[in-house]
Amino acid sequence: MNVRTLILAILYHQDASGYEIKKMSSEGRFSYFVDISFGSIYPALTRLEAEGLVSCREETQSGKPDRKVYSISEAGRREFIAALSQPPQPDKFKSEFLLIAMNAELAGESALDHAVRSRIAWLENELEMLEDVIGRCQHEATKWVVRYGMTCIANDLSYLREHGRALIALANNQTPVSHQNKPMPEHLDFTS
Amino acid sequence: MNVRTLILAILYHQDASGYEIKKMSSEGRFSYFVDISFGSIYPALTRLEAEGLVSCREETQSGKPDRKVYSISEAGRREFIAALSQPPQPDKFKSEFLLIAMNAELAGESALDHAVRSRIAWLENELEMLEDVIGRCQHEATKWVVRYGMTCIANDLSYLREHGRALIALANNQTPVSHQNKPMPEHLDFTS
DNA sequence: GGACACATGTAATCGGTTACATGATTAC
DNA sequence: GTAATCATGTAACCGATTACATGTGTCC
Repeated sequence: MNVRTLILAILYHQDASGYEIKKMSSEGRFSYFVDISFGSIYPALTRLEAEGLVSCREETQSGKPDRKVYSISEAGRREFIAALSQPPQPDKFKSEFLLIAMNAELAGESALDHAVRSRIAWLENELEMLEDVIGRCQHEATKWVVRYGMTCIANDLSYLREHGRALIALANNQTPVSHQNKPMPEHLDFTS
Repeated sequence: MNVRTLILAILYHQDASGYEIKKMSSEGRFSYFVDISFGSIYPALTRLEAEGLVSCREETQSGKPDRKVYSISEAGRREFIAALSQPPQPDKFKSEFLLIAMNAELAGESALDHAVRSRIAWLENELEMLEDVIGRCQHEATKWVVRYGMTCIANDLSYLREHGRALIALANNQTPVSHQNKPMPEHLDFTS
C-alpha cells in the first residue's frame, strides 16, 4: 500500500490537487488509513503523470493561488484495479502505547496513567470523527469499512475503560522485575 | 518505536543473540508488534554496543556455530526507561484489506471473498498463537497486553463473521461507481 | 506589515528491507 | 552431497519524512 496506490484510490473517485490529497489523507475519510506527506505526494503525482496513469490540468482560481488538478486515466483505473486484485498483505500495526503497557513497572504510574488517559481521549476523538464521516457518506463499501473501524475503536475503548485501572496498578505493584539475564563475568561487563 | 528501542526492550528481560532477537520478533511473544529483519538488527546491535548501551560476549556452542550474546548495560536500562517515559505516538496502522474492502465493487466478488476468508483464517491463527503465549507467560503486564490484543482480534473476527457476507454482496451489487470527476476537456486528456 | 490558509516543489536524511555473501554443524 | 537450521554480517536500494525554499491571496 504505497503512496502511488493510495493516490490512485483517491483519484479514482474524484479529481484532486496534491494539496487536497494531503488534506484528505490527514483529515478526511482516508485519514484512518493513511497520512502521507507533501514530500511524497508531489513527486508521486509527477511520476504518475509521466507514466500516463493520471493527467493534469492547471486551474486558476479567484482569491487563491493556481493549482494543478489531477484526473485518473483509463490506464490508471486499470492499474488500481489490478492492485486491488492482488491478495492483501497482512495488516501492519505498531503501537508505542502497547510497548509502554508491556513494561508497566518500568514506565511508572504517572506516565502510564497519562498514556491511558490520552489514549482514551484520542480514541474518543477518532470515534467521533468516524461518526461524522458515516453521517455524510453515501458509498456503501466505505460505510462498511468505517463501521468496521468504529467497532474496533469502540471495543478498544471499552477494554481500556474496564481494564485501564488494572494496568496502572501494575506500575506500582513492584514485582521485582525478573532479570533472568545470565550472570555476566565481570571482566566482560565494561559498562558498570 | 525504532529497532534500537525494541532491541533494548527485549534485552531488558533477557540476554540474546541477534539471531534470537529476530526469532522473537517474528515468531515469539513480540511478533504481534514487530517483525524486524537481520539487516536492521545486526547493525543496530553493533551501534548499541559502540554506545555502551549493551555489551557482548562470544559463546562457543557444541553442535552449533558460535554466537554473540548481548546483555543490556545500566546505561541501556536508563535509556529504555527514558524512552518509555515519553508520551507514546499514536498507533500506526495500515491495512491493505481495508483498501480492498473500501473498493469492493472494483475488487470483484472472488477477490473479496478470498480476502475475507484468508483474513479470517489469519486472525484465527493469530488468536491461537496469543492463547498459547498467555498460557506460558508469567509476566502480568505482558499478559495484560496480550489479552488486549486477543480481545481486539476476537472482535475483529466476529465482525467479519457477521458482516463479511454483506461486504462480498457489495461486490456484485453493481452500484454504478460514481465518477464525479469533472468532465475533462478532450484536448487535455492524452490518455485515451 | 504580519499572520494565516492555500499551493507546489526539492534536497537531505532516515529507517528500514532485500538480496547478497559467508560459514559451521547436523541429519538424511 | 545436499538440504536444513543456526549464525553473522554488508551493500544496494526503497519508500517515506523533515526541513527547506518559494510564492499567492486574504484578513486584520
